[in-house]
Amino acid sequence: MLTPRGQDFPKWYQDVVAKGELADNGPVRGTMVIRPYAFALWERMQAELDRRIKQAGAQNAYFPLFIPESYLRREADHVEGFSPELAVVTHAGGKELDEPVVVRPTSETMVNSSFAKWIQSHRDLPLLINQWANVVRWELRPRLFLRTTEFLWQEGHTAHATRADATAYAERILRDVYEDFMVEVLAIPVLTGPKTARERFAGAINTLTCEAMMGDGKALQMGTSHELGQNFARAFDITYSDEHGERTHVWQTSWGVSTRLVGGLIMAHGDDAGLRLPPAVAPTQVVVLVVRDEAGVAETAASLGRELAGTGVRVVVDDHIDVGFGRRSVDWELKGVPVRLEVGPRDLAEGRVTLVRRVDGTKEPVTVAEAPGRVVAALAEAQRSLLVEARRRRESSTIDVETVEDAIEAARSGWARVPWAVVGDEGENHLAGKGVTVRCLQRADGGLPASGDEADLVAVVGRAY
RNA sequence: CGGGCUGUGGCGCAGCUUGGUUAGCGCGCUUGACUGGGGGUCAAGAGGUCGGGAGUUCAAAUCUCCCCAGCCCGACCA
Repeated sequence: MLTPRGQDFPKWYQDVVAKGELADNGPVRGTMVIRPYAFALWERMQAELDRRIKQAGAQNAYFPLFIPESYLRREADHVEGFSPELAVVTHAGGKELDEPVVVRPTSETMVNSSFAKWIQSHRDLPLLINQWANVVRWELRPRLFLRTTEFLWQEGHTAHATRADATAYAERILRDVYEDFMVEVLAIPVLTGPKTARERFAGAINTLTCEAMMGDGKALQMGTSHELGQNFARAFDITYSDEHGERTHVWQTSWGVSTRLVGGLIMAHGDDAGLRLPPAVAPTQVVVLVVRDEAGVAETAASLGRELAGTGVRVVVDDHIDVGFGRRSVDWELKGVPVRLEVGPRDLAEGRVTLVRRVDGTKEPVTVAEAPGRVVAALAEAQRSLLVEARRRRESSTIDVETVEDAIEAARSGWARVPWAVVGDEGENHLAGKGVTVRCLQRADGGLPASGDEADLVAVVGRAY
């Protein structure tokens, strides 16, 4: 199951991709074109994320795709961080542009040029904006879903009156939106904490991250929430008049998660037979599979389908009996549908159908009457057990070490927790030379430190996608 | 930009080191029968100027040179 093979994706991932079920075959160099099934996954994620984002008080808006090059130059770290991966438009409208525009790699500069005009008074704060958009980063090495040239994401941009407000909001997004979503919906446990200065977002004063372990023991950064301090506020002159009439620069955050989550979901839960989807994100939660249409099988299946749909379950009735049963089972398995109800004449003669769970592959006969209730229970169980399994795997693949060398050794198959004091900038460079990075910093008890400068922090290190 | 690899029916590959009948295999496809509770079985078929060019040779998928195309690994990263 998900044996690490160098940088290779698991075999089934390749198979799924090759079948065209999830996406175009590789990101090549161009755009990420999400095929229907993967997009359905993204839509489910969007719905769950959007709800949480709005609960956190942010409202959706949309900003332009093209950013004047000069905007990016205003924040020194930001432009330095993104320059190598920008797609720049030099010609438009049939002529060469006086000033090139870049295709947004992220929208801090665009949004903040607006914030500067919008924000006047302390009464305008906090300003909490979220954008669902596509962005482009000309990465040297694309990886399907995990790092595509073009990707879809949500990016939040906020402005606050005080540093404390901004800090609190960045943490709120990390916890109440991202961690909650990843754990409760995706069933993927995540470590949270600040990045080291080396790994920090270009232009941020602090980058908080959600780090998940994939099936092969490697790490994936699932989402980030940045404190931007006053860096952009100064660069774009975003000020407000406080209660005393003083002009003050705002304090800001930005935060985002992307279609990388689709890849993370696949890599975290998938097994050799394909995807295993937590019911909360599964576009199809239950498939009622007609084995053969004899003795009222199709009618029973349709009726079960209606009953389940009536209770709010996302259900599909598969009555394509012209396709062999084995082939259809395998297809649904590959797609990770959490629960299948197999309806066939043999069982039905005894008033039963077969309930199959994707997570552990178990099959169990249930009566037609009790089937809907059992399905709902099985869905809840699937959601729970995927999380438990992922958490157990992460815990058994994470060890405490005391030296950088031991950390490198441990990172061959999982993560290591090592005192940040024994790593430091030098140790971090040494790790990087071995392909190992500090994923995040934590307090010894796993808590979120106020900053990376706090004493007695623990660095969680591993290899990353 | 460095390092490595591959081009052979629709798809995935073997054959090449050591040149030799008619270039094989799996999947897919066509036809028929039997099947149908996990990608079925049996039988019969269709489908290839071996990436392109030049050369060596009695003889080239195989050896030599040139060209073209694609992929993988490293640096970058949501």
